[in-house]
Amino acid sequence: MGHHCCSKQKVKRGLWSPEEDEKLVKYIAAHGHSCWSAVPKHAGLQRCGKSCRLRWINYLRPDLKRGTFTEQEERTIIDVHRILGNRWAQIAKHLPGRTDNEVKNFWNSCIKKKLIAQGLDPKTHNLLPASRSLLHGNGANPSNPAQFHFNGAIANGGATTPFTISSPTKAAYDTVAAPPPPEMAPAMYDVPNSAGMLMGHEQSAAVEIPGYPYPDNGGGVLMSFRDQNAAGLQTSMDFMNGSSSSSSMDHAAGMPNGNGFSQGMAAAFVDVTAGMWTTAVESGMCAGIEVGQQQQSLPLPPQGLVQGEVVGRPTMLNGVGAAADKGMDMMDVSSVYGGAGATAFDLELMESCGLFCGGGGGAGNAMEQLQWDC
DNA sequence: AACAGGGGCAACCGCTTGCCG
DNA sequence: TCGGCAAGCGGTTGCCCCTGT
Repeated sequence: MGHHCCSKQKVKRGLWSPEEDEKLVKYIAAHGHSCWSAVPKHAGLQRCGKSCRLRWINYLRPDLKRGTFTEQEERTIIDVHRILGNRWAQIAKHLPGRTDNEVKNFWNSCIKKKLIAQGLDPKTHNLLPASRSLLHGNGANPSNPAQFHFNGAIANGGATTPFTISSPTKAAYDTVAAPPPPEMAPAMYDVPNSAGMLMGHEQSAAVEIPGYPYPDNGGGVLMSFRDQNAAGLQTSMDFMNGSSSSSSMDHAAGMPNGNGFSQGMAAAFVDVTAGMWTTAVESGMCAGIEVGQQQQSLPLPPQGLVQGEVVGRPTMLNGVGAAADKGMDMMDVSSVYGGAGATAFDLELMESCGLFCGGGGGAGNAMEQLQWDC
């Protein structure tokens, strides 16, 4: 079935030959394309006008940029798509030299999968229901050996404040294609304390599980935490970290809440690429996170892990004592996918903060921090 | 070396939109 | 206001190439 515009004539379909390309280019260079339906006739092509137009726009236009998409372009696509949806032509306008078709193909073949791998709905950029249910505990299994509970003295039964970390990892990516067995709950770090602060790190309580390899993409960390202390002060931070320059913080107040979780610590959790764990440890900022005895027996992460994985472990393992002293009352750490998959605390805050939807605030939005390994 | 499967990409299809008489 | 036409646009298809077995 041909186009209605060319049903009257016999037209060629399929791939364009170099000769056809040459004819079209020459014609348009000489005469332009004021009327596409007239182009094939005048150019001596056995094609319909629509096909000529498509060929010109998507392939022959001299201002087209060929080749793979840059990381910057990729980020732009994601950001604009989050706002505009599948309006490829509009998105392409933000990418000089790129066509809507090219953007669309790139989205479908690459970006879409990556977002899914991160538990994000490519259509809405929000969390997928599966991730949501997992993160809210449906998938948690107390018998899971990869799940740990760290209980300390509860100083006061304060409110729980959600805190979320999500890591774009290869394991998470793989999980999409091959859903994990139900006993493998997502990594959940629920740390209710008096200050309503929760914290964690994807490798801090991880057990390597065969079939769920550790990430190899740089171990980006998505992190959000809100601090609700008794005085009503609120501290929020969010990070979508894939590089050392990609953290943002929003502190409405300091942290005089006695919970022992300082900015430096938060940063240390996050900016692993820059080795801030080391910095934080050396400066004493992150001393004192007690995670319980069970963790002492955890296997060390495999050698050669990429940034964002191992860095946090020493402190988490070796930190002495101060958690309970400072209100780190109870920590329920569930590690899923061997801690290599998405690690999260609470999705509601993430969503309320708009972290997945462009509300990251600070210098650049959260999505911009996604790092891809494509 | 041969084959199968998957991914990427170019092109097509059909609906929508805008313009003009 | 309506109808016809062309262009714009997004979804889908199918081919080709690469990779793994």
